[in-house]
Amino acid sequence: MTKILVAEDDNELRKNILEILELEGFEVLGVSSAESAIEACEQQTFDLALMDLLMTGMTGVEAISNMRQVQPLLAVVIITAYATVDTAVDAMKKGADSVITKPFNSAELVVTIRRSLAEKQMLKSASDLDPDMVYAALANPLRRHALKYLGLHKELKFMDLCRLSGIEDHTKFNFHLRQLKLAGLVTQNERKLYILTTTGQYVLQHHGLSV
Amino acid sequence: MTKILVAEDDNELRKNILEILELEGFEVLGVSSAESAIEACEQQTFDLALMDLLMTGMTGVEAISNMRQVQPLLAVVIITAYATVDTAVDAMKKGADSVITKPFNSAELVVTIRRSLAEKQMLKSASDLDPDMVYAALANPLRRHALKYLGLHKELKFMDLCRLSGIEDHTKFNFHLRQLKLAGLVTQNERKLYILTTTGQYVLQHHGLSV
DNA sequence: AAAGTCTGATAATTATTATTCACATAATTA
DNA sequence: TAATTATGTGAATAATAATTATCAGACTTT
Repeated sequence: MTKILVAEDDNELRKNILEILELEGFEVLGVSSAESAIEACEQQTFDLALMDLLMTGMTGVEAISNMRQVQPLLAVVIITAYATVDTAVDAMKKGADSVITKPFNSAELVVTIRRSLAEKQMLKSASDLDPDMVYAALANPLRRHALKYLGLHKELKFMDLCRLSGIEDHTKFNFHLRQLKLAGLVTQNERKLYILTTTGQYVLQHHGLSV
Repeated sequence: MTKILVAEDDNELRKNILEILELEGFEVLGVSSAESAIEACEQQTFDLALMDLLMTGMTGVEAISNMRQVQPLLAVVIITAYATVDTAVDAMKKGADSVITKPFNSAELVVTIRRSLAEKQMLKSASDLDPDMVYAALANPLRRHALKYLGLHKELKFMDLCRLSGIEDHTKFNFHLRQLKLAGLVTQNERKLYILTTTGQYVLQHHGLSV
């Protein structure tokens, strides 16, 4: 069951939001400050936090890093009444997954939340994997190279990828490719061509350490 | 010298922007479409790309992933006339580092650019390190644990960190801590307490694979 | 059939990790 | 104060895991 934390200091609005989300079938918890939101995250896990930007005390954006420290995969949606492009950009820079402006109707709210959850899901599926294997797979420059070229060319034949990676011995390369497959970063399509998995694409994008 | 790529299909505006940036001491190249921006990135490296959102053909935001594929560390600033919170949020989700709205004055432009460059610099210093060592260091769950706890507690004594990581044998832990030090993720402060390096903090935040 | 492509299995080599020992210093206790 | 215990660090070695090199077989393509 999807759990949502709602931090909003306007009691009326918070009540409204909680009702809407409950009707949608979410499990919800309402708090009235960023500080108590952080506390709540330390007690239990949530899938998403809906945070008002301006509350007495800490802002919703300021709380993000604290909450993420204990729950790295938490999705965060910021609600704000005084939304400008600048505040939105700032919220995103600080780690928000989306920003929604007041006033909003229930449909907007639900759509935004569902979309953020879906986007986070990709990331979650990435971390379902054994992180040991993923990091071990990435620890080798040959494999990072191969991963990069697969990102560039979408699909590649064994030998083409081997040559691109600058390895003359294809059996040696075969070993590394297998490591990538075992780590769940690479797979083969129906035509036996090598492609990145969703996780592979994610890792390539986000772990942007150069090769 | 800092190199900036400007993609803007309004010739007048592009000329203006190029002048402003040249006066600021940047090396600049102007193009009039997202497609030619991608092409330019394949030819030479830039520190930052200033992209108009709406141009004939591809949008500035659509070009981001293409440009990043060849230049992972490229900073991207999106310029847009019809800026709403939604378009800004969308641009950020797709990888923009900042969004600036038309009309803007030269001071705004320069400030935004310099800030984006500075933020990217952190990331660059992280990738100055030997990626092999960083990934190898992260390949071990004990070390990821230690890294996480250092992130939570800021600074820790050897034995405290050892115990937190759940290792009874401190000489064994010593080995792993040394690996983290060698990888440049951890260091000791003047009081000999263990702390994260800037890179360590960066890695902890961005490589959010769970422990 | 010949040449190239693709894959897996195995031993040899190398790197990583665990264990053990040694030693220095700080903090406690007798 | 001297002895004792906990802390902190380094290094040598043994155990384990990862990588490479080599071989062998199957499958395509020409």
